[in-house]
Amino acid sequence: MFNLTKTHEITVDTVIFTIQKDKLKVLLVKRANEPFKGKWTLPGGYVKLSETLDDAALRVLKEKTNIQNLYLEQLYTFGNPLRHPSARVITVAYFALIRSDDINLSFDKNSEVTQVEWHGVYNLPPLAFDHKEIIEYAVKRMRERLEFCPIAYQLLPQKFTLTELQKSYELILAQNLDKRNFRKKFLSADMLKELDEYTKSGSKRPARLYEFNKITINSKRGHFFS
Amino acid sequence: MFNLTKTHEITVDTVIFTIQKDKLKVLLVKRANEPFKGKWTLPGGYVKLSETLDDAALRVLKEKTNIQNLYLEQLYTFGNPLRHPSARVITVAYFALIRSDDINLSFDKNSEVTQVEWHGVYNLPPLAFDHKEIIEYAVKRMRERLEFCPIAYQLLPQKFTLTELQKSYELILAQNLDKRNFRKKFLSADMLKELDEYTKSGSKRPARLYEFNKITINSKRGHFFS
DNA sequence: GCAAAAGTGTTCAATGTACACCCATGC
DNA sequence: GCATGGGTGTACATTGAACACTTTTGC
Repeated sequence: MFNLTKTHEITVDTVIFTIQKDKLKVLLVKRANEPFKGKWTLPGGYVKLSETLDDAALRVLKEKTNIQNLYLEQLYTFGNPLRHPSARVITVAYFALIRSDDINLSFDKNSEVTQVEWHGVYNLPPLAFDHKEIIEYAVKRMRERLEFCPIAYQLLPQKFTLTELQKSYELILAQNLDKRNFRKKFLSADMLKELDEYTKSGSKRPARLYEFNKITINSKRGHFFS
Repeated sequence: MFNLTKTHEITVDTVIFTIQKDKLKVLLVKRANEPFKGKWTLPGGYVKLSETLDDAALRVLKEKTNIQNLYLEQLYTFGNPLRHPSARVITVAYFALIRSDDINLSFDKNSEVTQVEWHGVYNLPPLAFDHKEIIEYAVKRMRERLEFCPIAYQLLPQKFTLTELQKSYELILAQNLDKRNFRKKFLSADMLKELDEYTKSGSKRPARLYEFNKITINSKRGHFFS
């Protein structure tokens, strides 16, 4: 099937959040080519004819940042005809939260990227295209999701303390939470398994470690910290 | 810019709900052409290069069903490579609720449609492509939205009774609600304006009429009937 | 012994839920 | 006068929000 007219192009873009040094961060790559050469953008790329959108998002993320094995949730499709300066590019945006330890950021040779880096969400550099808008939308959606299901578990190691969990909520929601209410809510929600292990004192009193109950991670209904 | 290879095609599909004869219904059109000639599908069509996705959805809906002047909310983008039998077609789905009175369904001559009709959501005919899945997803999303904001107002005339409002909630959620709790919740939510008008007796006791307070329609937070 | 983070309960307000009878009208 | 749908209030349980002190450890 030949197509001799100008056509739509379809890309996927990924908004990957993490927490580093007590800051909420998002992963950006620096463009190697025009348009917007040298500008920061979200990791993204063209969808192949034979792959699903989800697969495209995973592949592109792997090529441009070396991140893999994660759950990407579809966020929104941005299709303003003017969002790309020279072509009609419609992009399906995805988002995810991950732990940034034990990840080695890197990129394939042909990935049109010259740099990969975490940037504070509240302190973004100038971004190409409409990627600032996409990130803001992703932050909004992440907060909404957090009220219903404990997606913050994706940010934490398997075993974590309640203080670490609370900290991740506070950074995402950009507000402080009451320690006693936070713990009461989580402990009564039956989502955590209390372990008989403790942090090996980074000085100060050791804290008890918990794990998420895998079964309840995605099935939990009800509000969390509106 | 010429493109000599097979390409992605981009469509929009719209899932339009209404209530008719105490049933939740969705609008379907019958296809005039292959593939799936003669099958029912959602009203949908190709996105033009110069229009936004939202505009494309509005235009296509107008062409294929004559419905206009409504708010379409983006639902999800479906991009499985096998969802269309002969091409790679990615579709951005939209949904809306409308009142079906005072609408004259019809379609443009070149709209590739031979029929437009409301169908019960729980009693769908065989559908082309993955449109059954899209409708199911739209129903799920509509229910989630209803818990937060009173989108049912789009189904009702400007002036309505509390019983009509409750009925629309019950049909969307597919469950019965307590009359006193329903009324208490809505009246205390400060979303309705109580009018000094009553239904002119379709027999039985006249019912008071209400209007939505325009200001609060989309700003209201909090759960509605989980 | 003191600095630092961990851990712990109660009270009050608001919201959700269950539930049954009287009212106004048309016929 | 009776059948039909309209309209109303209370008691109880659950949830959310505010709030301060004791415990354990490393140094």
